[in-house]
Amino acid sequence: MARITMQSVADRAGVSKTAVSLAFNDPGRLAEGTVKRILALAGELGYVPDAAARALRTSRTSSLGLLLPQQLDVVLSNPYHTEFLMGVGNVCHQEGYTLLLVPPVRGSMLRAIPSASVDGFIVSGMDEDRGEIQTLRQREVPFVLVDSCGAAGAATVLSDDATGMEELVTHVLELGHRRITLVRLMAGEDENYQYWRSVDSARMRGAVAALGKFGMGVEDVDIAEAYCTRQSGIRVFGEIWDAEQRPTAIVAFSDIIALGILDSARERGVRVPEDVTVTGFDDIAEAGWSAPPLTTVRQPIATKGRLAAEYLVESLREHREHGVNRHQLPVTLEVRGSSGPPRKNGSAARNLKPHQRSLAGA
Amino acid sequence: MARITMQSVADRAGVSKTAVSLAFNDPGRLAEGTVKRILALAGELGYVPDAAARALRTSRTSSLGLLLPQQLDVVLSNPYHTEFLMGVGNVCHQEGYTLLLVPPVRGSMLRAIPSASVDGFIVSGMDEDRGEIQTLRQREVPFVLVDSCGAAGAATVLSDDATGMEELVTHVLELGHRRITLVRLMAGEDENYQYWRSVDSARMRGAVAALGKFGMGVEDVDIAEAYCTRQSGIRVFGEIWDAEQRPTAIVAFSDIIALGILDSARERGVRVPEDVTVTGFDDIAEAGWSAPPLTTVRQPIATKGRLAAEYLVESLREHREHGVNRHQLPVTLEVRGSSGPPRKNGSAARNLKPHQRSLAGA
DNA sequence: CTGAAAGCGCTTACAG
DNA sequence: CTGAAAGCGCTTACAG
Repeated sequence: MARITMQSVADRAGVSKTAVSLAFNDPGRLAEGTVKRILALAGELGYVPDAAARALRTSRTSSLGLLLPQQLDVVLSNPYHTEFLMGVGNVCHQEGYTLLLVPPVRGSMLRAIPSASVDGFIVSGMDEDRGEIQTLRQREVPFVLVDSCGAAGAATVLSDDATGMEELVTHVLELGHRRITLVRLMAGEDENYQYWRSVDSARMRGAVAALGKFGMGVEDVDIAEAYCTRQSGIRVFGEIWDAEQRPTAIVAFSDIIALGILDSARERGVRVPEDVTVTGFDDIAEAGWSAPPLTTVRQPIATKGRLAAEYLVESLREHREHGVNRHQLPVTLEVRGSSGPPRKNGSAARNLKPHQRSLAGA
Repeated sequence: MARITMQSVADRAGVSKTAVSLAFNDPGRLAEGTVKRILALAGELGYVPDAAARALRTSRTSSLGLLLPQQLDVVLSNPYHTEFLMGVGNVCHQEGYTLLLVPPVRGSMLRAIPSASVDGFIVSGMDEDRGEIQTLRQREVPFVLVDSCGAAGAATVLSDDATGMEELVTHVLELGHRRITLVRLMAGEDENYQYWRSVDSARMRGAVAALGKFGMGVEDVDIAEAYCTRQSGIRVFGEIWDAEQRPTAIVAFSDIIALGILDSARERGVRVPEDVTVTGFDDIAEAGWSAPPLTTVRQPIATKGRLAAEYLVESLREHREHGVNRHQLPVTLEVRGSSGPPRKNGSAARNLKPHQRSLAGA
């Protein structure tokens, strides 16, 4: 049985293709009876307008693309993204869009990705110098950047990462910790696959600012790196704990990494927070239940998704460039069950320096 | 600046559209220099072949559709689906497909949904009599059914729900419970939005089978209903607990409902399992951490996603109908911290009936 | 109220 | 090794 097209419906109904098209898209312009007859026949034949043809003709697809920095199962293993997706999905539902998930395609990233058939893209965690984004711009495909500080004329949604991390590190320093390991976000193995670079540097900036207030610098802390996965958190704790100098506090740049660190600590019989304090960033749901619960920085993840999608939909509708429009969302410090450094040779309070009072407001 | 098409690249390169197309799709047929020149120019201009046009011409999109029974944020609030998505995403990555998420569109479900531009569909939790599926079949769009017992000639991936529930209810009965409330899956408000009906009835069948072995029937238990959401679990516990006759065991047909029940019980100061035993189904990750951990039936959720996607991809590749091909995955009972009914007037063991030995093998 | 015709941007035999 | 031409299935002025 041949593919059933608009022409076949038209033939059977004894009308033109135009009439069939109109029956679907602008029924008011047809006699009521004609519309009914066509629609009934179409239903009977199981006819549905071909999406590709319609998209080619109208250059509208009714779907939004989400450009992801890693393959889907890796991305989804971080609850951060699930929550983000929920925000995006909420808007998609309201506005009647489907959502195309576009992870990096093996090999032909630059070519394959931006060719997806969507009305616009939400770009997650990628810096603007990536080829995909430049292609998007050249093709004039509307897009909005999330978790990336877009430079020139790109709409952007991100959290105030610097302030969040500054508050958190300040908190850790106030607790008396002076041996601190920062676990930064690893940017991806491949030079073309870099992601979360700007988030990482914003958080780093915040950490350095906090250190500065205590008369410390980046040279006074240890730096480790991990991918944004639980597994990588497990690995990095091993490295940290097997090193010569153990920290009294580990400041992970992401909750999922912190949770991996917690897993590994439990496994090795290291007590948290008695032996070492661990903090995260994001405040994913599990940060509240984990044992022990995680001190972290809360960012409104679903809101981020919602905002990005709304923004994209709006610029699709208005069909105009929004220019440099940056939404920066507020964050809050969530203090949960952290403690000062283990007390050996006198109280931790001894380590506190005088300028610790000049803190950033919460 | 005008949209940049294949023609503009051809003009600039001084070749025909054919050559440009070939450079992308079959470079071997062109002189090496020509290919290089074209590709370089294309890169410079930011040219990317238009996806819609290509799809129309080749009737290939390189994306898979996932037909969802509820709006995206509702779906994703159940970790079951996240895990399922990870399985699907894994295959998408391997095979180079993007994934289009297609929740029900407001209003025009039947028309809008199956028109999405994809090579095939994974259909989650919908029964075959739904209009979308009939349309898929009529249009001869390849699809595979998940969590639904497809009747005639549809590929299907599901778990052995009946056996799982039978084992679980048997376990609950063996513990001595006789006042049991089953919380079935609510099928959706709208007549056209029914979902998880066959999963629900398979689980119900299993429960009835278990009851039968103890000389009981469906009339000997209470039946409640909840949507597959945490919120709905919270609500249903309220109803159950406020009723005249309280059960000693609540058998929820899904973990997410059971977790909601646990939330509500905690809120009301009802102790689990001392005051009431609660069980789930699925074994989502949180079932292992929850307080108390949930006795449940483990089904291989990610595997289900992987299998469904592999299956679809294969039938796309081979371009043939697979006929009635049903994968039924095994399940296992996960016993975690459940207990017998509260002991009043003598030991719970008294309630056990003699035929309790004739249990289904694990 | 309805239809003939052009054209969206590609791919692909086919001819040279 | 390269190009002219047809056509995928729609939508949309335009004409009647």
